[in-house]
Amino acid sequence: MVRPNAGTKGVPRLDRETQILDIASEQFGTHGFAATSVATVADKAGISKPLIYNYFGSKEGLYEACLDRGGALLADEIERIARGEAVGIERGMATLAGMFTLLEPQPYLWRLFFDPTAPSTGAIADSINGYAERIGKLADEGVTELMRLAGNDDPLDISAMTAVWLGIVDSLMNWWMEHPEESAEQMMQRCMRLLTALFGGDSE
Amino acid sequence: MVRPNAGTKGVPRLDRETQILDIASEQFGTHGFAATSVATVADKAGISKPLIYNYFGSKEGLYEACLDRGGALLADEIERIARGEAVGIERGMATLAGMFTLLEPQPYLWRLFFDPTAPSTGAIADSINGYAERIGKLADEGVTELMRLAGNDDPLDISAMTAVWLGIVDSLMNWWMEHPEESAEQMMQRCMRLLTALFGGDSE
DNA sequence: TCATGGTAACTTACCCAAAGGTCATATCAG
DNA sequence: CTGATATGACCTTTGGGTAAGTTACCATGA
Repeated sequence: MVRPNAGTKGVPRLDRETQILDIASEQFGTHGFAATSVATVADKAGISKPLIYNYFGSKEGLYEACLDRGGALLADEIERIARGEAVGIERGMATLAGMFTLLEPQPYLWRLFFDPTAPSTGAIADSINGYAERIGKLADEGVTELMRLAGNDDPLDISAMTAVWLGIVDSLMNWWMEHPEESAEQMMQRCMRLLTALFGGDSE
Repeated sequence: MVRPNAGTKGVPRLDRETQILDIASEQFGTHGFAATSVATVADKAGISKPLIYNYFGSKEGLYEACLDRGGALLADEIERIARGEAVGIERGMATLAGMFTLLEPQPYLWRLFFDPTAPSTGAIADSINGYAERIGKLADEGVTELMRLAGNDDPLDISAMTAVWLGIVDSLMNWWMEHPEESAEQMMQRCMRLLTALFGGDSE
């Protein structure tokens, strides 16, 4: 039997894995875990499905690999900003600026960690929770500080405010994905204008 | 052949449809369109799958029926508030209060219209867009007014701010779903406190 | 009063396509 | 010849959708 291309491409495993992860991250991030099929990822990479299973074991394994690569990136950046000296709203804006810069080439990465169609139990959930908690914890920290400055330390208030903050970031990322022509710099200036509109011009 | 229960329940169609819609709305709203199976809905209703197909035609038909019932409710309420005299932040808070009251028994209804796993083309998308636009248009209107008061009329700024506003409502609804013990009244007071924390205490 | 027949409510058992996952095998460099 | 890269063909499960039949009830007419 003739199999014209089997084994002939000779792409080193690491290169291939990187390529697959790039494509898979984009698919998962744009369409969600449930709506992404392994066959589609294979197609876009120009390879066959079994190769992906050979390298990543399962669809969940593939997703996990995407999470590990993207999560480290995100969490490291947010942690770096958290170590800065900004507090309150300023810290929020600094975090946003960092996110925009980091995610300029791939805003969909953010959605990997807030995908409602991802499995909510098992190894994947653990991995997601690991990063989401790492991100969420820093958000919580920032929000707690902001609320303390305002004299509010009700745990439920803080919890709700954190959810709102993450929701804001989420909707900005979604909006950005629908306006890909915007640069990170433009997004940041836009956010500053929105803030100004809300606070009436003296947000420093 | 013996079929012990066929046709014996004698529940009138309208009653049965209402019951099915209740269950389906909850499932769709909680788990999303993609992750909800018709068989599960049938199970929870204590009936068989074909009865649902008999009454609603297809999974999409069922979803559409949920949308029609819930959408009218939501859009009417938001429109009612829009006719009020509140503007700017106040209008936002009034809308929130209305949403909380309306959705007290079923916060998941909100998510029906912002479900990323729902089909993005076809009859369903039209129905979704109809209501989402009706809701979104009012949001846009309110935001436009708010921004105008602040001297900003950039269309993209307004578009982004609207997205953020809807994202805020969305995250509050999600938070509420995770804290079902909260009453609408409590949610509203919580939101007022969050607003106060942000604005430093003089937000009417 | 009681057969008759129409209709609404309801079910079992099945079909089929999509998608996750596997197996045996092919190519080729060293 | 071995091991890394790679594939076509297949298996299996899940879930949307359907065909065909069953039960209960009610209206009608003798």
